[in-house]
Amino acid sequence: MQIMAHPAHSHGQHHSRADLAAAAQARLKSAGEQWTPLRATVFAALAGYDRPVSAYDVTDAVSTASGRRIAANSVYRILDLFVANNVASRVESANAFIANVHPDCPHDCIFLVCDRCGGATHVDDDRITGDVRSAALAAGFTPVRPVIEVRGLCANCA
Amino acid sequence: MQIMAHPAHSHGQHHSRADLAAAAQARLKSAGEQWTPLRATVFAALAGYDRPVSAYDVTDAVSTASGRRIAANSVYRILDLFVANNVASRVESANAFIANVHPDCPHDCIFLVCDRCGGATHVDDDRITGDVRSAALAAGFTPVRPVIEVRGLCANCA
DNA sequence: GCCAAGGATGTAATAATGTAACACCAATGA
DNA sequence: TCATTGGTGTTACATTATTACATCCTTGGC
Repeated sequence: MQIMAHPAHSHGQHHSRADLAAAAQARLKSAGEQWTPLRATVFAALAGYDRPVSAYDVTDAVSTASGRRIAANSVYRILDLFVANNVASRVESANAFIANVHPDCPHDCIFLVCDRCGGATHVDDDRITGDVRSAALAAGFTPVRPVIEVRGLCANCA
Repeated sequence: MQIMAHPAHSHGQHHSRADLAAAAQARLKSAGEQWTPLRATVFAALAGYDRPVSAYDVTDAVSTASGRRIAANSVYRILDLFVANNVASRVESANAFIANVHPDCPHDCIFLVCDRCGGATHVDDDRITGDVRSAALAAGFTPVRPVIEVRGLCANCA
């Protein structure tokens, strides 16, 4: 159970907001993808939130930051790219996106999403995610992408 | 599409389509909710599919079955009621709904959803769902509603 | 029987989320 | 130079979901 038993996980660094973008950039580049100005702006907008946000929220933030109208469609393309490259995650139960705090190493994430404040807590527990993967593989699924989220009320909102 | 290690679980019956509606009706009634003609029609439409379907698919099916136009919002209301009463489940990663094969006993369900054919396999594994619940409770969340799904390719489509 | 209250549904409009098709432009490499 | 590729712009549209309010029907009290 990795709920911050250790200030620094064994599996990677948690980045400050300042260098999280650098880590994301490195991750994309090493995957052969470009780090364009628009992608940087989208990432900065996404990382500027501490909770999952809709693609349209990101679109508005990017439009403001850019000083011109960016179409939702362009933002979706980039968010999808981010998700595919482990630089962001999609929170399915909220139709929302959130920057990945450790783009460096691939993980099946567990998100605890508060129904009141909209905040999300990111949990890494490889035993649980491994069990879910195993159950799917045992049922003949392959490849598998676990979606593990919990809706409820966080400690602050309960 | 049920993967059943045991022909009959310890936790309840799997109903034939014929009496699944009866079980759903009993479940709603015992919760103090009504079983109206429209609700019966919505349930029949939903149970007529063996995979998660969108609220709009259900709306079309219900409209056809009724011989008149039923509005999406009426269907949403009823689907939400079904989900709240364990008679149907929402598959978050597909924005879709599916009838619950055992409305009799409450369960955190795991859905394996095929990206190709759209089919869903329903898995019950109380150890996994219990672990997910525990992780959320340990993080201070309460109450909790686990959302555990796996996207991938089913054995037929792989 | 009449009426009030609550639940269920109808109706209309609209919001929020997501995708498709195609044009344009810039960098790259033969 | 020119063709190709990847990225973005633009427009339009499709899909999913909600809100506000009207109507109707049942139920229970009088």
